[in-house]
Amino acid sequence: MSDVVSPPAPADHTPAENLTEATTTTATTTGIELYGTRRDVVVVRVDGELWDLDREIPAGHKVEPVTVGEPDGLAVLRHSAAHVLAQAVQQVNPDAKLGIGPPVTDGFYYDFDVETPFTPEDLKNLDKIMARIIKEGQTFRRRVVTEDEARAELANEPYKLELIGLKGGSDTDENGENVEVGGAELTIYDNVRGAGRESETVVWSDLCRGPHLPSTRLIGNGVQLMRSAAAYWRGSEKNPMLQRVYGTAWPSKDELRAHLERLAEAERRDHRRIGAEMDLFSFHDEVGSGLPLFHPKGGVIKRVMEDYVRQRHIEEGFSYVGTPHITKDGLFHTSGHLPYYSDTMFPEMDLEGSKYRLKAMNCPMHNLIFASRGRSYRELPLRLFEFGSVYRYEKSGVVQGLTRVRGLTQDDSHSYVTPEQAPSEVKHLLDFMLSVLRDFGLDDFYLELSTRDDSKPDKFVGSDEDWAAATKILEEVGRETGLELVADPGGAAFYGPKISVQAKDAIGRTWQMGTVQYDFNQPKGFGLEYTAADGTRQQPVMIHSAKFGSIERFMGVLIEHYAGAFPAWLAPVQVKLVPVAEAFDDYVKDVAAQLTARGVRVEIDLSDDRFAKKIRNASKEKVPFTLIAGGEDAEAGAVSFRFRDGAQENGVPVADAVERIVAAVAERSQQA
RNA sequence: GCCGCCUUAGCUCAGUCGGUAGAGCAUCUCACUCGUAAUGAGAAGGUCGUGAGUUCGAUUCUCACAGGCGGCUCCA
Repeated sequence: MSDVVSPPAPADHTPAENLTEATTTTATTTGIELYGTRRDVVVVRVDGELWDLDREIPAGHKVEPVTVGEPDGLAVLRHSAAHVLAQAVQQVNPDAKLGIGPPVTDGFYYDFDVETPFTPEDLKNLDKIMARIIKEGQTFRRRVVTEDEARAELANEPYKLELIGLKGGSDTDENGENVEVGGAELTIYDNVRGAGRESETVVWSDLCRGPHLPSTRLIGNGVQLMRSAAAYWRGSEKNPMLQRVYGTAWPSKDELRAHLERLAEAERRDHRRIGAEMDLFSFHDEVGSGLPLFHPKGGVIKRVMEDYVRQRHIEEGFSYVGTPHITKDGLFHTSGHLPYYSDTMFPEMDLEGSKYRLKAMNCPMHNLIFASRGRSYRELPLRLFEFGSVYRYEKSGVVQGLTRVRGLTQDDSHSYVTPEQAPSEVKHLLDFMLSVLRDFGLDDFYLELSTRDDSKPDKFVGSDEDWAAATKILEEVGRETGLELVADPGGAAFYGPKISVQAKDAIGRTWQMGTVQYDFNQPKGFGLEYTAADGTRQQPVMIHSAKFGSIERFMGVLIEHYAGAFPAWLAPVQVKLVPVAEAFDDYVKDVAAQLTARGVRVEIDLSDDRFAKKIRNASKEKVPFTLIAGGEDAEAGAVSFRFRDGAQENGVPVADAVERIVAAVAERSQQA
C-alpha cells in the first residue's frame, strides 16, 4: 500500500499559459534569451520536449516557458535537488557509488552504494550540506559526450557505466519514472562554481539526461530529506541493494510545510492507530502476522458492510452462495492457479493420502457450482456471489495493517455469460461497483486497465486473439464511464485482463478498490458449457468482480478516509447516552430502550465519571450523536443533542429525537 | 523474501554505563452527584517479545527466532 500522499497542485504559482504565448523561434536562440529575465522560468518546452534554458534552439521550433508552478517544472526542480543530494553524499563520502536519482511523487530520491546505511543524523547533516550547495548557486551545465568519453569519466561509477550500456534500451525505473539515460545522445551535467568567471570550477558531475534548473539557487528552501531505505539496483531482487535516500521538494518553504502537515494528517488517520484507539481490531503474535481479530466494534462495521453489499448483490441479480475454506489441491491444478501462485498459498496438508490447501481464491468453487448440472443459455448471465475467506501467505515484509493481510474476506462475485453478453455485464459490474463506492462516501475515481505483458508470455495463458478481444472490451467499457483510464501494462492476472477502480480519499490519497476481471481461460480448464439456443454446447466467459476487493482492506481505507468518524449508518456506536447525574440513569435507559427497539446502536455511559469527562469520552470515540439528559430534560420529557462537531441542541422531545436519529442512521451519508 | 530500525504494564513512553524497573492514561476501590472535552485519594498491574550464549549475575552485551515500522521486491 502506498503511504505516499499526493498533494494538490501548487496553488500560488501562476499557470504558465497565463504568462506568455508560446513562441516560435525565427532564428537560432536560447531559452535564456527568450525567458532569461523571468526568474520563474526554469526550463523551456521545445516542441513538447523539456530543454535546459541555455541550450541552443534551432529556428522554427515552438518554445514555451516552464515554471516550477507546473508539474513538469516541479519535476525538474526535484531532479536538480537529487543531484544536489548526490553531490552532498559524495562530499561526505567520496567512495559512495551513484545509482539513479529521479524525481518522484512529492520529491526525489537518489540511490547510493555505500558501506554503511545512512542514519537519521547522516540525513540531518546532508540536509545542511544541501542547503549550502543550494545557496551557493552552482550552475547546472549540460555537456554532450561520446560513449567513450563518458566511460572514461565515469570509470569509478560502476552503476553509471551499466546505464551507459543500456542506452537506447529501457529508460524507466521500476516506478515508471524516468532514469537518467536514453534518447539519442549521452549527456553529463556539471555543477559549476563561479560560472563565467576565470576561476570557474566544476565541483561535481553526473551522467544525466536532464534537463535541470539553471542554478542550484532556484531549488530554494522547500527541500527536506525524509528517510533512507534499501532498494534493489534496477528494481530486481537479484541485484545488489543500494541505500536510497528520499527527499521531498517544493517550490517554497510554505508548500513544504503544507506537505509535512499532510503527512502528519495521514499519520493521525492511520487505520492501525485508530483501530487500536477505537477498539476495532487487533493482531497477535500468537495468531500470526496479517491475521486480524475483529473486536465487537470492528465486528459491527464489518457486519454492516457485509449486510449492505450482500443486499446490493441480490438486487443486482446475484445469488448468494457459500464454499469451504479448504479444498483438495487438485482443484487449483484444474483452475490453473497452482503453477502461478503456489508460492503465496499456504503449504499443503497431507491427510489420508489426499493433499489439502487453504483456499486462496474462490473462483474454482464457483466454477464447480456452475458445472454441477447442465446449464442453458436461458440462465445466463448466471451470477454467483459470496463472502469468500481466502488465505494467502504474503511475504513477511509486505504484511501491513488491514490493507495487506494473510487472511481476508473477499466480496467475490463471478458472472457466467455468453461472449455476446460480456460487454454489457462488464459495464453492469463497473457501474454497480462505482455506485457501491459512492454509498461509502468515495466519489473521486479513475480506472486502471491492467493488461498482459507481451514480453513475459510465460506469465499469461491464452491466445493473442482472446487477450486482444478481452482487453478491447474492458477498454471500451472503461471509456464509456467517462472516467480517466490509466494503462497498467503487465498487471493482468494470468487468465485475463482487468479493470480496477482507484479512489481518492478525503485527503487525496489514491487506493485501489475493486476489480472486474475478464476470464476466458478458467471456463476452458473446467470444461464449463451451456447449451445454446441452437442446441450446441458453448463455453461461457466468466467475469470476476469484487466491489470492496477485501472487506478488511476496504475497512482500513474507510477508517482512514473518515479518520474514524464514520457516517452514522456505519458507526459502531451511533448514539451515546449521557446522564448528567446518577439520578437520571433510569430516564436515559428508557430513551436508550426506545432507540434500541428501532434498531439503533446505542451505548449508555453509567460510569461514575464526571459529566464533562463523559462528554470528552463520547467525543473521543467519535460517536455521531451524544444524547444528554438531566433535570431540565427529564421534566420536559426531552433530551439534548450534542453532535460530533460540537454543536448542541437542547430540549428536543424524546419522540422527536428518536425519529430524527432513526432517519439519520438510515441515510448513507457521503460526508467525510 | 531483502536492507535498516524497533519490541519495557492494556495504551503512550521513561530508565537500568550488567546487580530483575518507573510515569501518565486506561482498569479496580472509596469519596464527590456534577448541564457540554480530563474531580480527588488509594490499589492493582511487568520472568523488560521468545529461546540460546557470554558472565558470579542479563531487561541491559552477542546470536537465532517471532512480531512491528519504513522502504525494495511482490500483490490472483
